[in-house]
Amino acid sequence: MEFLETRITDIESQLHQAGLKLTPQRRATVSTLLHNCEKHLSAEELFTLVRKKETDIGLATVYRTLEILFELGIVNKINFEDGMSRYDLRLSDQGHFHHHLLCKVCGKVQEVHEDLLLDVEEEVKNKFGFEVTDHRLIFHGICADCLAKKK
Amino acid sequence: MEFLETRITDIESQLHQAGLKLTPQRRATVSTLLHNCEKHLSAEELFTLVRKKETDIGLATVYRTLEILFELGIVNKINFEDGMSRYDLRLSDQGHFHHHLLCKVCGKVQEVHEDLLLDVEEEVKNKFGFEVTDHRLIFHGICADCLAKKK
DNA sequence: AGGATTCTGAGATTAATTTTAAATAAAGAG
DNA sequence: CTCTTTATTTAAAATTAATCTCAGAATCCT
Ligand SMILES: [Zn+2]
Ligand SMILES: [Zn+2]
Ligand SMILES: [Zn+2]
Ligand SMILES: [Zn+2]
Repeated sequence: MEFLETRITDIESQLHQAGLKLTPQRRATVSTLLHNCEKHLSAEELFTLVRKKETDIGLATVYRTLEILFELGIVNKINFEDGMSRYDLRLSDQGHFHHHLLCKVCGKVQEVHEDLLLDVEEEVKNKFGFEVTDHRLIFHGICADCLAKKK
Repeated sequence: MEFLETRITDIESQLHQAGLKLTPQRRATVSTLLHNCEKHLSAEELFTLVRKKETDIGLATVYRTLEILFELGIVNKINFEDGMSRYDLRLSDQGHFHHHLLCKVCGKVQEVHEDLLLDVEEEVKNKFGFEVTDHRLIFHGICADCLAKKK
């Protein structure tokens, strides 16, 4: 769990550069997010988790913290069309957003970290003159587990 | 404007197959959507447009109609992370969702109708055993117009 | 006509998110 | 170490998109 602290210190300096502080509440929020980075938590879900460690925090603060982290490009805000935004840490070395596989049978969300879109972005640039800086890609379908069960 | 009527008749029979009716309110909603198919209207925006033609319609009906059309696969529901769902007609011959280019300078949304992801889906199938049935792809970046102005 | 079914508008309701206002904590200057 | 400023917090209120309720209207079937 060494690198988690490193990551938090990292985020702290990003906040400082923007004239913001890493308060205990924000630290708890970021830490909880780091410990659950593959879960795509909603603000409320994150809130209940954070509360277990840092009881002195309100839901609005979690929302505000997430908004700040989003503005700074530290977290991603994803919408799986289930009625609320979900949050996801952007890996520091990744320029691009990772992709998601959303199983319509069991609801599981799987991550794809390979950037599969470089060719496609090249094509978009050539055909439309559009300069891509980021992307959102969600595949809907049936995951390996559910396919296996089906048979 | 010939083909629009054809399309509406088309949709009417799809509704009938599902035991539903194309009421005047639904007709007005569909028609307005057809006339603004490239605009990615929200439910409220669509409602105010529909109201100009068919004054006897409520917001709930527009929401209900959009939900039905979505269930039948006639419209797409897209989330551009601006706080509400936007709706989009699915072209009858397209199995897959089309893609969008979202300019972060002027906010314009451009459509890409080529399916650029066939190879990528193949890779997802091979690597993860995930069977893709549909996808959502949004490119964020700067459109050709805004790039030109910048210089 | 009469009865079942589907639809509708208006307003009430829900749930996610944002804002407000007053209190608190931290940072900087002298 | 005070005074001052600025950033942050909480809890409650407000906002907003979306859904639900329900009594009345339209449509369909016989
Ligand atoms: Zn599954
Ligand atoms: Zn993710
Ligand atoms: Zn579109
Ligand atoms: Zn632009």
